[in-house]
Amino acid sequence: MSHENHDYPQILRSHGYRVTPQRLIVLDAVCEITGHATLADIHAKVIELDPRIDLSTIYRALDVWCAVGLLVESEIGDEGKVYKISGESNHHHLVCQSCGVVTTISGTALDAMVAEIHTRYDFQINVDHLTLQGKCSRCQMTGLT
Amino acid sequence: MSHENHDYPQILRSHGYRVTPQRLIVLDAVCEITGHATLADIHAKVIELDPRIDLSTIYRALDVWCAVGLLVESEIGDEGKVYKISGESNHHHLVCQSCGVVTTISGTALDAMVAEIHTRYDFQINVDHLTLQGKCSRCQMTGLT
DNA sequence: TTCCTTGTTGCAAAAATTCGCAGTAAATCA
DNA sequence: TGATTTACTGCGAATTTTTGCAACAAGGAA
Repeated sequence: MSHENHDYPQILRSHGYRVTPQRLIVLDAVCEITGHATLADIHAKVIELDPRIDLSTIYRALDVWCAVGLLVESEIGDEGKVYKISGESNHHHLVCQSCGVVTTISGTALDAMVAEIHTRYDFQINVDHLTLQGKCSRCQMTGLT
Repeated sequence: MSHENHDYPQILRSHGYRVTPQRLIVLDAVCEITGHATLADIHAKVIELDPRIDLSTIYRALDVWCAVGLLVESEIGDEGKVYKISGESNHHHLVCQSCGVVTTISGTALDAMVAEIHTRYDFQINVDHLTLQGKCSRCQMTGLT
């Protein structure tokens, strides 16, 4: 995992946040969960590492890590919001609004779009783990709206 | 508004849903609100039209309208989820993750991307009212992560 | 119409998420 | 180091969102 490559305390400080054991534990918890971590996953893992950490603290810590860009939050279909390490296993999801099927596409599939938005609007899209809604090939044929 | 152009009861039925006054009132409420409608907006308007409609019914009705594709839900920065009529005032949002500023871009700006995904994955993205996270030009220069 | 079947509603209760605040502990400076 | 400042935590409570269920009503058949 990319957990080893950064100076997490420094990242927090550079954004004006303080470095606290609770925040580091929450980050550790997400790192130890492979794939997408739900809040329940994270909570369970955090409790394991330190049972005194409150649920509200977990919510706040996740917000902080998302704010500094180290975690990304996304909403894939069913199980609510999920979190993962930013930049890890770069990919996106196509979620069918009719049948709910989730297709994973490569992280570079949207590079051209990102480049164009950057050229036209001077805006750097964070494409890390984007979720796009739409219709899969099968549901397009059924003709439902 | 595009409210007049469709046979809403038929849309519901074709998806296996029943047509109920509550659902129509919720749709009316969203239509009467210009721009993005928050849940509070919608609730207030629905209560005005029929005070006996329960909040949970509003949540469920919004889900139904999103499921049939008549409403779209999105999360722009601050005020939680917002709803709007699908296809109306086609545009997207670029939300800066550092400073929160929201830039609105034209609905056709992403056409090339949509076309490519369709070609490569046979997936028809619903680009109606997409929200992309990233960094605005000013925050790119500050160099914060 | 009237009678069924079964999806929907309103209500109340549960679950999830956010908020306020006093105590605690990072970070800075002497 | 030790003192000071102020952000952060844990806790309780408020708020928001979801869920279970009995009564109700929409849609189809007779």
